[in-house]
Amino acid sequence: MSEENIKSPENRPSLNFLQQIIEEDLRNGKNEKRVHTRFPPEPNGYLHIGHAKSICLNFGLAKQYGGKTNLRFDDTNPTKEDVEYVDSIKEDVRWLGFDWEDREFYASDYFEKLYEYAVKLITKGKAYVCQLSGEEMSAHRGTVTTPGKESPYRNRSVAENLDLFARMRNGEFKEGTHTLRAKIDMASPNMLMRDPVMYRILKSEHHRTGMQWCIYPTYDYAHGQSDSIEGITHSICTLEFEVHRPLYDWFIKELEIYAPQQIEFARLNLTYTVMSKRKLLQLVQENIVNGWDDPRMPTICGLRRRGFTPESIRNFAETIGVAKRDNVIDVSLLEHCLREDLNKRAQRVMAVLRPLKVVITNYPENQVEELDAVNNPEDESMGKRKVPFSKILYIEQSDFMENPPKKFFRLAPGAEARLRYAYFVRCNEVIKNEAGEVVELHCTYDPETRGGNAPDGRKVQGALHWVSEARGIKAEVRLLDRLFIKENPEEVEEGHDYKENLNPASMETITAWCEPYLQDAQAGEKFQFERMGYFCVDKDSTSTHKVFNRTATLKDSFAKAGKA
RNA sequence: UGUCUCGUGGUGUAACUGGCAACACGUCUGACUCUGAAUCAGAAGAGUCCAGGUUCGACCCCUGGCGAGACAACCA
Repeated sequence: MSEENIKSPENRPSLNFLQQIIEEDLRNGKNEKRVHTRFPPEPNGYLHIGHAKSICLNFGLAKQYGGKTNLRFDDTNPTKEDVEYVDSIKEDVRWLGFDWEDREFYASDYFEKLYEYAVKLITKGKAYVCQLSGEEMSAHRGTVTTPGKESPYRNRSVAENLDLFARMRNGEFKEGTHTLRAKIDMASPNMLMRDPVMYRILKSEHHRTGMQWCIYPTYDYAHGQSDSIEGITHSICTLEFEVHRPLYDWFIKELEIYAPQQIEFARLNLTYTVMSKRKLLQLVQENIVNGWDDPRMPTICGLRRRGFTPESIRNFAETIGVAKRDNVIDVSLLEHCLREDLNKRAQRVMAVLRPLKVVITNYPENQVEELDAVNNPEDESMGKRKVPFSKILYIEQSDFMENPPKKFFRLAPGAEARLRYAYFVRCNEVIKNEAGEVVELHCTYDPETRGGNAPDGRKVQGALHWVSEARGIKAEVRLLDRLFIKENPEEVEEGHDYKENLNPASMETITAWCEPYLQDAQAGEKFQFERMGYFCVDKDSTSTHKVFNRTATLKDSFAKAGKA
């Protein structure tokens, strides 16, 4: 971000509310002036662009103020978690460019400590073992407008609670029969304070602790204490945890341990996509997309496969800012960040997506010549490459019009246009099939214009990309588009489903002609197909069959103007 | 009829903590151009949810409305 653009008198960038809180804390000498954050995913799914915002926030804030960031897996529910997810999460965070060094932690690392804390609360008379069933407990909880009723087990003696809790741990009881609950206030206007469950019995294997435990702490009980144990100063989370904060603070206070501060921010929403884990999972399970890393998915791995760069995503996170109000960011901003990055770095190349055959009638039959093409006009150091030119070549179907409108700078009957880096060509004849569709153009080239300029100073407006049939290669290209047709896919009428808003054309697969340079492109490599957009080599590619994903189109003010 | 949080151009985010609203994206012009891209120059677009109040002065403070979101898993 260019500081010099900021016009404030002090030339000082404005701070978001998180930075303001941190700076205030730093001024007041809170936490020995430390800043220590954490990114705490539950390993039960893949990370998405919304997590990227949180990751950038947590690591970014710590970095800005000379602090550290922990990666902590919030693995308190063994029934939903798996190592597959912890691996993917680590890969994604690393790919985004962040380093948690040796601070890879797990809530499960603290199970013993958490148990001790629980015993302490029981001893203080602040927790009790409850034998209400799920339905009963729910009934006792009351509603949002009416107070709850106390559990009949609420006033057991400390000794009895201690005994029962130990027996819960020993596996003497069945799942669902006993819970450990915090004794707070069944009449609290905050539902979360109505004696929340701290431990439940779950006889399933944990991906790290195996069968060592059969009681597991809930999020509310584990999270704050984990933060405390790790010495987290600012525990940043999304808005839906706002109502949890009093409970977070309550545990810390009753336990008399180090108190981190929970601060909530508004989660990211993007137009034309869904972000909830549940819906994303559904898209995968119902084969609406081809896995978590389908390039149409808003997951980090999906974006990566689509061709997004970590830099573009980090810059996006920076650009959108943070606040506490609900927001919906336009995907076009994400795309803008992508283009901004790739424009500077991507190798240019020519590829014809919808080929129209062109025969240069006055060009020698078997001749192939090599022409110089610039690899990246934004970066001279990237040099030049040779592009083969021959008698038969392909141009984009949309670069020819039989009856062109006034300002059509491309090819038309009798018109002259430039083939980029090659020659001026004039269209003399239009060949059609029985259906009357244009299938081939016969053109003549002007040998004097080699390289793309006319010695007589003659001008042509545009430059068309092209690929020569000789030496050109065919490749599969996946034209990716937004997954949904509605800005807000979740906005549906009664009885309807967000899946009805799926974009049927979110992926079109075509065969394109590419210049031979692309022959050796490796999976993950990114290119700009001149005039067409940014494309990335997909992992489905083989040495003989290249597959490209369209990451984003280029801006097209001609198309926008409504052309013909 | 509960509690908490939020409400600034189309979309986001700011406004030095009270001094008549800025930046980015998007949109629209024009220049340049061998990518109708990029780049460059410029324009339009909000008077800050509403109504009162305090004040010389309010997007910032107070009161009352209205609207939006979150909360009633032994999920996180």
